Amino acid sequence: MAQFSEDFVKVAITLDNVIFGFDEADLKILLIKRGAEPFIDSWALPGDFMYVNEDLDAASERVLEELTGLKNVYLEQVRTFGGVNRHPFARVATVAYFSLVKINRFTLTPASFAQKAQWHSLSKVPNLAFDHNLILQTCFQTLQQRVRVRPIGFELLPPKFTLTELQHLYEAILQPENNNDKKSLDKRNFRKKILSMDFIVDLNESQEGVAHRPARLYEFDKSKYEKLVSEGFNFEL
Amino acid sequence: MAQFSEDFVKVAITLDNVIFGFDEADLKILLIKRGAEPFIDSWALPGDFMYVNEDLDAASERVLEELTGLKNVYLEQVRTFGGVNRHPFARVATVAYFSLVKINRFTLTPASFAQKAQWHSLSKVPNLAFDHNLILQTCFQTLQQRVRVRPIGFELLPPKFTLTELQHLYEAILQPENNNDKKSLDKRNFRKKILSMDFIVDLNESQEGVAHRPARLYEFDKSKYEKLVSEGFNFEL
DNA sequence: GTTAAAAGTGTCATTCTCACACAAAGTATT
DNA sequence: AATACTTTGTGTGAGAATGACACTTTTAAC
Repeated sequence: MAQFSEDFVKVAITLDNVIFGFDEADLKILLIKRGAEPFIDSWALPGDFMYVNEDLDAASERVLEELTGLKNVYLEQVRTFGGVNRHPFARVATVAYFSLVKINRFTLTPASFAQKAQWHSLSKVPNLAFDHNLILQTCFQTLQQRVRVRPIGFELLPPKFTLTELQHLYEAILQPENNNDKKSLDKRNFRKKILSMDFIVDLNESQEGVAHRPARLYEFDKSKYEKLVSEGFNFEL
Repeated sequence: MAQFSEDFVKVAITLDNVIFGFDEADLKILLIKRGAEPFIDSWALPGDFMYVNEDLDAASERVLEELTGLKNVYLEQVRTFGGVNRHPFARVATVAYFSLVKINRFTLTPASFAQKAQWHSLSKVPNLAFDHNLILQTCFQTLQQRVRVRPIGFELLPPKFTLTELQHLYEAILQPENNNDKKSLDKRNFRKKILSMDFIVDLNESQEGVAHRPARLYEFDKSKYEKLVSEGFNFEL
């Protein structure tokens, strides 16, 4: 084992952020078009080098804010990719995060990003720079696991949502390859389960401007949820 | 976003390894006594700097092999700790892994480690160097989650084991603070569940040298498990 | 007022979960 | 050889959770 001295290697650390959004039954991620070598003009996950005086998590928040203007967003570290040749110019390890944003709550006008940024449906992601397709796949699998066991789906929806929207969200995350013949979740059973959770509260309001029977609106009550957790409750599906 | 050039920071990357072993109803981890500053003479997680031409995972395997002589051990990356001041001398990010070893299958005679290495009961871990107590806690929580959902407990047991040993293992992992008044797992229900899994096979052999009714021995059949997984089976608890 | 579109609602059979106590098999002791 | 000791091994029943399944209601559009 190396002693602490100068005989170890220093490498660059970047972080890459898989930013998920949900838009009308479609799960999407935010990609940027690279403006520099290597992989210039390729699509890539938004990311950056970590600064000297910056925590890893803070760096990830910074990238997200520069790109979307959003703060206080759900953000979770997934895994570090440290293959020797994953960057063609130098040894660069990258820490992957995923984040969940409310896609309609902001517009992309990032002064700090010259590059194009664009939402891509998860089912139509192009070849990405570096090992970013692998990183994306890993992050998506982590999201699929998390969403069943933590109430984080709400981060992708507007504060007031309908149960149908919520169900479509879960279907998009859990069975992305649903080719209209595979079975999705059962509407009645899904609603039964969701409504049995006291922290999803009926707002006694209805949708407006839809050309059919308007749905009731609900919201996620985080403090009720946390109270239940402290009493031993465990979210599932 | 920084362009690729020399204006980003290079930092040192280490990895730390929480090595779990199971010994007579007691879950343990392997710690080393540091032989160098900082934190000289403190207990710490075994770890090392990553080499230039080495994948991150390979570095973790190397540390494990240098310390225990073991190869092909269960090893899983957990999370990267990148706080600014976690190392007093320089900016060092560390990638945490945990591994599961069969504690009685080897003895600690690591030529390459001058430092003392010693097993410590999880319930009696001292103050550790750096942020290693936090890393340990994070890795243990990850183990608790994984063990319920992947059949990795067997990595901690000898190839042939009794159902009672297996139950004690799960109790040690899932309810470490069991102060002989809290309830543990129900023996009959536990056995029913385990034996309903076809990949845990009865060897038609018995324990020898015990001063009471000898228990039947079982083994974990990995290929049967993988076949079931490919047919859609999902391990749980 | 008729149509179109999505919202909303209950039951039953099956499976899973969880609590619970005693006989059987072996070794050690006399 | 009998007895004590220790740990293994086994079944049932009540209650809860799961999963399949189809029709009526509400609203806007025409």
